[in-house]
Amino acid sequence: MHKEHTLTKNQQIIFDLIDKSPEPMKAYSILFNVQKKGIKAPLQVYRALDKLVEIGKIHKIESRNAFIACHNSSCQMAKATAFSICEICEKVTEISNDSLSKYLANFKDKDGMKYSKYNLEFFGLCKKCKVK
Amino acid sequence: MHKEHTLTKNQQIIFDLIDKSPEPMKAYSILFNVQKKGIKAPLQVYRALDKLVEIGKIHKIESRNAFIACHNSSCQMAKATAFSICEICEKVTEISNDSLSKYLANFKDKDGMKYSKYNLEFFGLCKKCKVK
DNA sequence: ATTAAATTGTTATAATATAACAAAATGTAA
DNA sequence: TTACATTTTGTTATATTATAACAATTTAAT
Repeated sequence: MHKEHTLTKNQQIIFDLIDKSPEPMKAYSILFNVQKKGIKAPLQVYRALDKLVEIGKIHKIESRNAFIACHNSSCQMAKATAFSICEICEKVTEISNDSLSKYLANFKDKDGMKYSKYNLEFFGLCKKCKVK
Repeated sequence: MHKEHTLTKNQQIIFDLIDKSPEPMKAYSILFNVQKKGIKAPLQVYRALDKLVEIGKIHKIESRNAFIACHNSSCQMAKATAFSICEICEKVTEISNDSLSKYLANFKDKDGMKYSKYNLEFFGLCKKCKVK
């Protein structure tokens, strides 16, 4: 269950922008888009992004240095994330699949060690791009 | 099966350095370390890194912007990679686990889509750091 | 030997991210 | 409701990561 966080002004502005975006957004693209709202410096963006990631409202797509809103209530506090990424159009979709998340959450390495957190990125062609 | 690639001079210098390193190396740390061997510019490093990643001799740890040598003959051409990362000491280990790699290679999303490639990063505490 | 392809060297610059510190807003407890 | 601590903000400067563009050299395949 998510603890509800009240977002601050900057966090809300930046979350709203990312949440509306159909694709992952990069930090400086976010900055450009919120300058008219008074957010002028990279650090203001990065601080909001850090917090939003921390509380699980957005995720960072590590291979792309870009951010998307979380639409998966089961990825508690960003501790278990999985995405599919189209290598042509760069469309990113968050995967929510019980079998996958259970498998990974319970995965033990050869020393019997379990992990508190994971991030998985699948790459391939999305439906649209496969057809072309 | 890996096609054997003959590394070029710069590629060999940079691969040897990464291969000897007990921890992932960052691009500018690599640059600093190979300057005495005549590699002077970032681009020379990045070009070698790109090629080494492409042929599967090294992997990029995306969440750390760092590179480690591959010690896993089964991760054909860097198409299927999994790592454990200690959040305290930053030790990174490549995971080679048949069950895991089979599970992920065969994973289909809800549209029945399979992926040609994946990268998985597990986070937690390594044995040493857990004890402390 | 000729030539195409890959690699290298080099300068400049783009893109991503953080340090440091002061000011303002917010939360909490008497 | 004031005092105090904490968090958030604003701001300037700078660090870190990565690529563009183009000429020169080396390598591989005829």
